[in-house]
Amino acid sequence: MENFKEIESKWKKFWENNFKLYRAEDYSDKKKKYVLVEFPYPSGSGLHIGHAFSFTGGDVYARFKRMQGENVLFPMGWDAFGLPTENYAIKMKKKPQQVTKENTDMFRQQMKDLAYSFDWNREVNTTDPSYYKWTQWIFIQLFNKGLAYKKEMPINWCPSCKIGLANEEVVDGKCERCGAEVSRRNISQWVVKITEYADKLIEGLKETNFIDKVKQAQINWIGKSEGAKIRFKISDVSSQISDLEVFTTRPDTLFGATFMVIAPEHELINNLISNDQFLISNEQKEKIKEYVKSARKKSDLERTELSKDKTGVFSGLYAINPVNNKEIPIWISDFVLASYGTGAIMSVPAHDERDFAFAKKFGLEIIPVIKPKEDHNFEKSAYIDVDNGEIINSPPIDGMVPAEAFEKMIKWLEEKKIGEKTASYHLRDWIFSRQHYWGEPIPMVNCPKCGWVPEKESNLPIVLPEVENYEPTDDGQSPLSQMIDWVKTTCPKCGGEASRETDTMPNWAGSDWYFLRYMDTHNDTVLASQDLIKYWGPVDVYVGGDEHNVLHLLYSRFIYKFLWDLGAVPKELPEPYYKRLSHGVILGPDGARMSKSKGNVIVPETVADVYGVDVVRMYLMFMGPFDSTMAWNENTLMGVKRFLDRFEKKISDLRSQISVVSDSSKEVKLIINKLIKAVTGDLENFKYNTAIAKMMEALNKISDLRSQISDEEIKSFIKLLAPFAPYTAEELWSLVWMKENKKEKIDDGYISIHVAKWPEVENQYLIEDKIMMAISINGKVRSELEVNNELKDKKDEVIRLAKENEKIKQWIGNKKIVKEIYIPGKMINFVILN
RNA sequence: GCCGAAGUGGUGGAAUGGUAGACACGCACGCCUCAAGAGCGUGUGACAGCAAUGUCAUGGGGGUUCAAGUCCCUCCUUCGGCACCA
Repeated sequence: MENFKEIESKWKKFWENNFKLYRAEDYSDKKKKYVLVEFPYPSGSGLHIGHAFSFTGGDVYARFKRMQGENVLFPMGWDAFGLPTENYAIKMKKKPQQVTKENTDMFRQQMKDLAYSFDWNREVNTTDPSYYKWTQWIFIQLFNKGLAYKKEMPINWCPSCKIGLANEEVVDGKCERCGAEVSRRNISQWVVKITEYADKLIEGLKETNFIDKVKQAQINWIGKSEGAKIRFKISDVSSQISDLEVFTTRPDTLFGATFMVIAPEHELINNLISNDQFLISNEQKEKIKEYVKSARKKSDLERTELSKDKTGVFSGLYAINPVNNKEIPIWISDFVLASYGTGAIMSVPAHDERDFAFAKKFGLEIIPVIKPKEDHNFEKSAYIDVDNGEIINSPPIDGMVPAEAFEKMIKWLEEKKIGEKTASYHLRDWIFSRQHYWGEPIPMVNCPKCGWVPEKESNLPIVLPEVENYEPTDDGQSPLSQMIDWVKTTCPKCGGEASRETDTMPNWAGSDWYFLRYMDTHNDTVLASQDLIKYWGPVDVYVGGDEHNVLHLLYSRFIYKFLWDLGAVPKELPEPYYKRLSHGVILGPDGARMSKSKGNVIVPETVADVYGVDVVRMYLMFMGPFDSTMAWNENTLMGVKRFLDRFEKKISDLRSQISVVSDSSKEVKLIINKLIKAVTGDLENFKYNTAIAKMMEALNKISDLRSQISDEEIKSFIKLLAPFAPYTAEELWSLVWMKENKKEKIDDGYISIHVAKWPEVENQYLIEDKIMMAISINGKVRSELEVNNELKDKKDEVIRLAKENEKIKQWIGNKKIVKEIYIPGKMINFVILN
């Protein structure tokens, strides 16, 4: 029972000493295969079952490919910057550096215990200055290309973490990490223009082999809408501000625009309040001020939760609808987002629910411009089904379908130079500043004379200084700001007195490009050499969680595409990842997500301690399809354990048998060759659960044929097992080796099974002598027919035999056969008239 | 509301348009055992029948086909993501 522990420690030591076993070899002539699993955040609670699931999936594939003779790069590292470490360090009064060291040491050991075949020679750590030197270098390149800029902007502020959050980190108006409600706060932030790459990020997906749902998720997140910008004149005689620009996807409904709405943050409002050029009463100005103030106070959650109840205030201004010169009022409302489009819209209440609600509330005009297909009451609701209809009340375009009217209107706008075709995106620029200690320092210097200046590349890395107190400050300043000596520096440009940026980078920064560093881990002149990226790139398979299918993958692709434009990565490789595989989720035994508070957490180490590592690995792969959500079930695990025990016992028994046949029987060869074919195919497609099922089936079958099995077939079977159960396979492999070489112990001549050659199918053994075929009448199976294999392609002969079948005779009787269908080797179908 | 995934025995799940339920769990019976467990063996979709066998069955309804879990249309349900994006 305890036997497996001895075996595990024996082989763990052996593999450790044979350190080249899992080494990826630069520029090898073998076919390269880059298998990447998302590197973990090394938390204090150790490797959890989700990690084990994902890593095992990657490991099985890596081992499979290695045995197939490919040059496999299967690396591991640590995404170690981040809040939990910082918080834990504060609590335990330790340095985050120390906490990180402890955690990564623990993770590394756990991974070795679970027999993951990582190439530890290429380990990376995002918190290592020699690594984040290049993270900082990338930021400087972004700055130099005008893609990073500092901006005072309202950000999502988590009052509990005391940190600014990217839109992506706000979930339901709450902080993704701590769950506190997010409020708004104006802070000067570094912002990265990911929006400039929106189209490239959509286009580039064509170069990848991501599954559709990942592609779709990215496309949706970018959220491209095609439409037009239209400039409306403001009808105020003394106005110096001439135009109000809106974005609309429906320029074809311009005749139905009866009012305009601008966001409370719109720049026009400041002019409106502080400037006398507008003919607005002071009373009205006060109302506007009040509304803007109350809107600003609301959190995102409040703004959206109360979405049905529209609020707003009249600005006192009118715009002129260019198609009919009608004056239409300009309103201010927080249902219009400042951050999308131009922060201003033209409202067509007849055909938009929000505009309709607003019009109803404030008694504004509603003009239908699309003819409803059926009766529609425009007093009750907007008519939304506008894609197929007919334009009305719009003299020059009446009678057209909307698509045609759309083109016509754009042409007209462009001719008149009051608008043009354009696209708008849901994707926002990326807020890159974090007011925290445990992150990469942003390598920028603020000079009173020169403004923001990047550090000299020769000064990189800007090392995170060790501070006494790294708790976040209440005023939202980074803890680094208290390090007066560190902050004080000289301007890289003019040499004058200047101060450092004290914000740090977000978590994503280090994980954006880590896959590049694995290709050339120890390079100290560039982030990775072009030649090595050309050799190893792109990542062939990237295994990760659904939760990273949008953000991490998008940021990472963006940075890669930026590096591509920069010429830092090879021109031949426009995309970093070829295939993306999302692993599933393991739920607790109760079917709920694992959490400490529910007490349903399964720890891989604990289970491995009871049943053995191979059982855990194999069970994880057997639970179900690799990408599905499954609940932990100890009973099913026992089934896997039984299989491995039986396998081990059977092989050991055979080994101790004195006389073993020198050549397996045809029957055994058929079973094993079929198995090789099936398992190889399943592994290629990551169908681990069925691969294991087929091995179980094969073991059951050969159990009755033990006297017919030779070493050759046994060896093949052990090899098939090796990617899943590396310890068991190695142990059995060594037993066979000792027997073959007549030795009591393994010695230097022994070669690990994990670099042994993957078995090949011998087609001549796949042919069966007899085959069973189904005979059906009108599509319903009624009988079976055993025929010799040679008859397989002789349709007439098989059909003749089928007709002689007693049961079939009875079913057919005197009825007329109108059709005979023959599927070679599978079935015969007679179509008869009833 | 929008996007995506999925609905198959008591359970997890198998099925290039070609014998639905592989494999595993659970359950039942049997063997072994002083006994428990483990192990081994047999059976196990539902209904009818001693059985041979028959009928029904892959969320509901319709369709294509010699043949549909699989393809098409439609509806329902569950899960995941996005959401005042003009």
